[in-house]
Amino acid sequence: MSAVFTRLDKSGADSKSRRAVPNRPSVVSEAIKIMMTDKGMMPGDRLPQEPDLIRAFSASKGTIREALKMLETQGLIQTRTGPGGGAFITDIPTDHANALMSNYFFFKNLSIGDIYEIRQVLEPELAAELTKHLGEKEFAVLESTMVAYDHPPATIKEEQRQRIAELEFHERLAEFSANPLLAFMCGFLVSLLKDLAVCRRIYRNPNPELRERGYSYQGQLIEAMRAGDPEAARSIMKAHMVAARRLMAKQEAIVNRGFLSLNGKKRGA
Amino acid sequence: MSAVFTRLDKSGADSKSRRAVPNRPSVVSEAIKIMMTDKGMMPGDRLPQEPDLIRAFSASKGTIREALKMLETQGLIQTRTGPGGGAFITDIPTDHANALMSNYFFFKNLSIGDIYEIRQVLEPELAAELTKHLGEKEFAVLESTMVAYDHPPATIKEEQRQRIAELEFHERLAEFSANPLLAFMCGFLVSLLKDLAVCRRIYRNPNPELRERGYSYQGQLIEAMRAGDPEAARSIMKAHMVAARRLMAKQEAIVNRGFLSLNGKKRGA
DNA sequence: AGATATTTGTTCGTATGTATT
DNA sequence: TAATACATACGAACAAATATC
Repeated sequence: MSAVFTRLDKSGADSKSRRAVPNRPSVVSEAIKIMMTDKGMMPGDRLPQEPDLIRAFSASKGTIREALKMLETQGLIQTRTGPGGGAFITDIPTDHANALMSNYFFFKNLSIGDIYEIRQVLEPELAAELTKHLGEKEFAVLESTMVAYDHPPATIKEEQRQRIAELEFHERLAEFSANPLLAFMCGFLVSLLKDLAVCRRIYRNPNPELRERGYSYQGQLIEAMRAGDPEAARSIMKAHMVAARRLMAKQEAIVNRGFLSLNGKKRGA
Repeated sequence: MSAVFTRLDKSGADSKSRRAVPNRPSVVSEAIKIMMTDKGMMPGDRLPQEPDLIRAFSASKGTIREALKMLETQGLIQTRTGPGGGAFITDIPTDHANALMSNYFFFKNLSIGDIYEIRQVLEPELAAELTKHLGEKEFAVLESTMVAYDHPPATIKEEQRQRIAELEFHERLAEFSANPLLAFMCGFLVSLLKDLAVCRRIYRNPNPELRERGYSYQGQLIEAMRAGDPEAARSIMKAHMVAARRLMAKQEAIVNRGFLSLNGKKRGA
């Protein structure tokens, strides 16, 4: 109960930062983090209630609330009202992390080319890694995703849906990875492209080649993974990415023209 | 002035999320984001002052402050007191984004192997990309970083410093990238390793081979980049990563045993 | 150097909303 | 339905920081 109150930051040697002393809510939220780690708290566990935190940190309700809001914004807790309610530790939802990262790139003017430069090396690695531990259950999920675009689209609307489904195939792949870093990074890149597909003008002109070749590559990929051949999976995915990159090359749109909402859906456009 | 108040989320189809209606601060902070994008505001621009926001959103001071705290936590604004003060839009600092991402992996049990699996494909790509646009100025920065470990360490303390400096070489490389995604991802991986070097027990046992071979590889890398040979740079970096991965293989420590502080330095250990 | 005005930061008291029992 | 336990929101007052004169 005493180590909790230890001030940790003070932002020792800050040359350019204007704030020498972090404000109270920041200090409290960092102290709560330490409390969480020191007590070895896990997702699902409940933090002390507001009145207790007020007493524990000798801070007002407003300050505690701001501190909790910081933690909530970081995705570390979620709060519920009512009896038995309070602030609960959460495993940060991937959507939330994607939104936070997307904000980071807001002023950075990402291009489609930037995204594919990385996909071109990460996705093949992902494919090789998955080959080691994917089973029939996962292949079934992947194949059920593919039925959405196993035929030419009848309408513009359907083409749009197919593009999204194609991206969801890669989303699934990422989720299956045993490497959390690889899972997040591949998933994040797809989320950027998905956002483009949903909100922006890109993908507006029909591109039958993209669908057809994508479907074919993905089929070959599953084959190779079923056969347990990581190097084949790697090179098929590589070819898939190279082809997609080329077909997207004209679309040199700038990504990310709006901030992503942390709690829920993106803004329509 | 009216579109600003539009509610955007409502979290439409949420099956598992308990909260049907986002609370007021969340709504206000999202509305402020929309205001920022609609007005085309840029880093350095100032948001309306608290009293104005209170009027604009018909919310209490506490609510507005919580909303601003959310934006601040996301790294989107920084506030200053005093005349001419207020909330200023910021280009999210990389440290801040690193800390947010580090939190995401807190419950994910990252291993050293996970980190190197990705470095092994991203760093070579980075090396090839840099070759296209790096000049003498950048080479000078890199070489000045290398002097810290151009000789065997005399003390444990110096070895520690050398390890950090070696990582900073890669941090520089990442910063130089013209691809913001590549820059962030490579930088983030290094920040994870750096955190290990500073806070955790890893890197505890001397490893002269790691330094010696690292120094040699980095020298060759600069040569290749100077010569404008991207494929040579790529393969040298690849070899560098493969070697480092192997030398780190025993250190199967789990990364990230503490949350990172958003405003300043990490917690000592 | 000191006084002052401006703007955010913090606190308290109270009232309201919401989910469980 | 009512009671209870908890978060959520409001408003007024006061404190602290900082730029300017």
